[in-house]
Amino acid sequence: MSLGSASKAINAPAAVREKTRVAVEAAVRKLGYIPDASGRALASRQSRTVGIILPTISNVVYSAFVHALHKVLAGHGYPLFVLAHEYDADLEAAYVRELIGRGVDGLVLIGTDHRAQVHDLLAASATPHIFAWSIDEAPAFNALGISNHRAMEALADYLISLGHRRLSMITGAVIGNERARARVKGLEDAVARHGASLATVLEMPLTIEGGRVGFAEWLARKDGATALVCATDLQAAGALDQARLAGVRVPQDLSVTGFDDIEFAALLSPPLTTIRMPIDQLGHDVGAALVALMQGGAPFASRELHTGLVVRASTAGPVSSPK
Amino acid sequence: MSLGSASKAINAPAAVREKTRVAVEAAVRKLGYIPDASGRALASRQSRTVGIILPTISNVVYSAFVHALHKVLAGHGYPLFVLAHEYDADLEAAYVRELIGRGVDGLVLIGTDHRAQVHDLLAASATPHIFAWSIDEAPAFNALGISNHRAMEALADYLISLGHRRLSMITGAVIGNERARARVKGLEDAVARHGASLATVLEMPLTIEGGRVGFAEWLARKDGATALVCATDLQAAGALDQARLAGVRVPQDLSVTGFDDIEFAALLSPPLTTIRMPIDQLGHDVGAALVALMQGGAPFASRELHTGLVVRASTAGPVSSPK
DNA sequence: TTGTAGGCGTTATCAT
DNA sequence: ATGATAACGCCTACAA
Repeated sequence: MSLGSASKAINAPAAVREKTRVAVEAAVRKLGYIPDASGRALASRQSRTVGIILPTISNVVYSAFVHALHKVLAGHGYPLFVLAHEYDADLEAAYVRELIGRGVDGLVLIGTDHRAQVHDLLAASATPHIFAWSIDEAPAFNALGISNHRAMEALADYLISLGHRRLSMITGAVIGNERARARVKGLEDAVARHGASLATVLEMPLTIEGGRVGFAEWLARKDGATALVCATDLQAAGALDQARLAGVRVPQDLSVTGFDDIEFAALLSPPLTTIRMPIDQLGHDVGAALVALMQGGAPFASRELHTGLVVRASTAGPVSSPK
Repeated sequence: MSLGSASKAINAPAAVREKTRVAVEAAVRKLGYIPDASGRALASRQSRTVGIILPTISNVVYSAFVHALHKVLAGHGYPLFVLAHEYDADLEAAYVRELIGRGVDGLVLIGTDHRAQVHDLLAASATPHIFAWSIDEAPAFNALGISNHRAMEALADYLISLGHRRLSMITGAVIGNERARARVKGLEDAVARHGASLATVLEMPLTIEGGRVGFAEWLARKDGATALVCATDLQAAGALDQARLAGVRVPQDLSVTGFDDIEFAALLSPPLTTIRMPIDQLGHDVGAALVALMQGGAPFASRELHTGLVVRASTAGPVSSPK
């Protein structure tokens, strides 16, 4: 029996006589043969693989997304390779290169703000790809996500409707991150629209610790704000903890909000008022859209998914001004 | 100029004349050339890549580990490909196959309990690999982690020293998971040693929701336990939340414990008594050991890392028996 | 249905 | 220091 027949027996068992198929299967088992993906990819020009490049794997909101995405992709026989660049735009570009060089059939990127080189690489290689998460500053095609701007406006509207007139914010670094930018902008716009004021905007790491440090710094400024808006639930969790340590009562002395509605948001004390990211739906839709693209579908018009305001106990009307 | 020279200019810039190097660099930039990893892997027999296969990406304790591991591997120029099998042993084996087929230079697996096929694959391909997390039921070589058994004994000793005589446990599925097994066994052994008793052991998913359901079921049994030991912080978080809903006061009516000491453990209410996993150290050590292996080092004797008991407010002596 | 042969993009060997 | 050439393992025509 020839090499070619063996190849066929493995990849198209139907196009081969039962006898040779069985023979090949036996040999495979006996020899512990594992097809070499490199040879296969080289010859067939495809890898049956999709990659996703995350800002970080340490924020559960991203790992929850990977989880949801994984489910639909695995159903189509695509293993999902995960890479994290830790908010380093150059590293992200390097990873895009790496993955394209590896011949991934599809690629998922988070957000819409990437190095120009990333777009060049994607275009030159014609790799099917999706920009997931955000439609702020989105290209006309292949972006699937929420409007961070609108979501934050809705949150601000709510706080202002409670009677807050002076707000402050802890955000993440805005360069290279349109989500952070749009959240700040949404808050600014809502505040301006209502004639309220934005006292302080602090840039901190998008982590629990970042929220802790941000809260401490905000407190030291005594800026008179009665509500503290955080760019993520992680930061809000840190801020809440630091508030407790500092003796600032939430929500009596200060309202605190997050963004994402991670599972832990409801378990904090007090439970966190936040914006719900439709993570499962996003994972599902991105997976489906990517599969369509990989099967030769045309680029799709950028599509918006909707968020919701989740009111819990970390917000209330202002009564006394905080320390 | 020949193809061979171009290859050298890219991979060993020092072994080539400055002039040709510059020429190649210019051409690379001009053409937007990306080396094809398949061809490269095929010819060189190595991929400069390492893979890690996780039980799940949804438990922060694993993503924190990936984060730590990533840091040391990236420093050596190895991108880390992450796969998650969601506690499906067959899928894990398939992924091992997949990664070996892809020619990863190194592989990290979680825990020591894997399909026999996994060990065969690893041996046949001579892929450098490490079993991270646990030394329970560990092979003599290449395992690096904690003793779940001893850690749980220490926790149980502590609870019993508080005066608890009747304990119950929520664990994860124990088949295919030596960590869950060792944690149950550690509790059983400590209880037996002190002449205390283990009222109920419930197998639940290793998630927040699993903890919620487990708590509800435990409560319905009215088994008289005064302390509820959970196999992970995630389960404990769910149990705590469900206790609050059910009006069971922690720690007055019931002590609750976790395992892992994830960042959120300190932010729950009440803050969780738990076992600290030395995640950063584990990530660092596993990374260093794997690099050594990939550079041709000999297999290393399995090594134990140490855990610590973290006492917070979710535990206290038994006063009244719970509802 | 099966065998044969060429080539995928890269590196490695060996002369030059 | 460079150029030619033979692999690497697999797939895919195409011929038998």
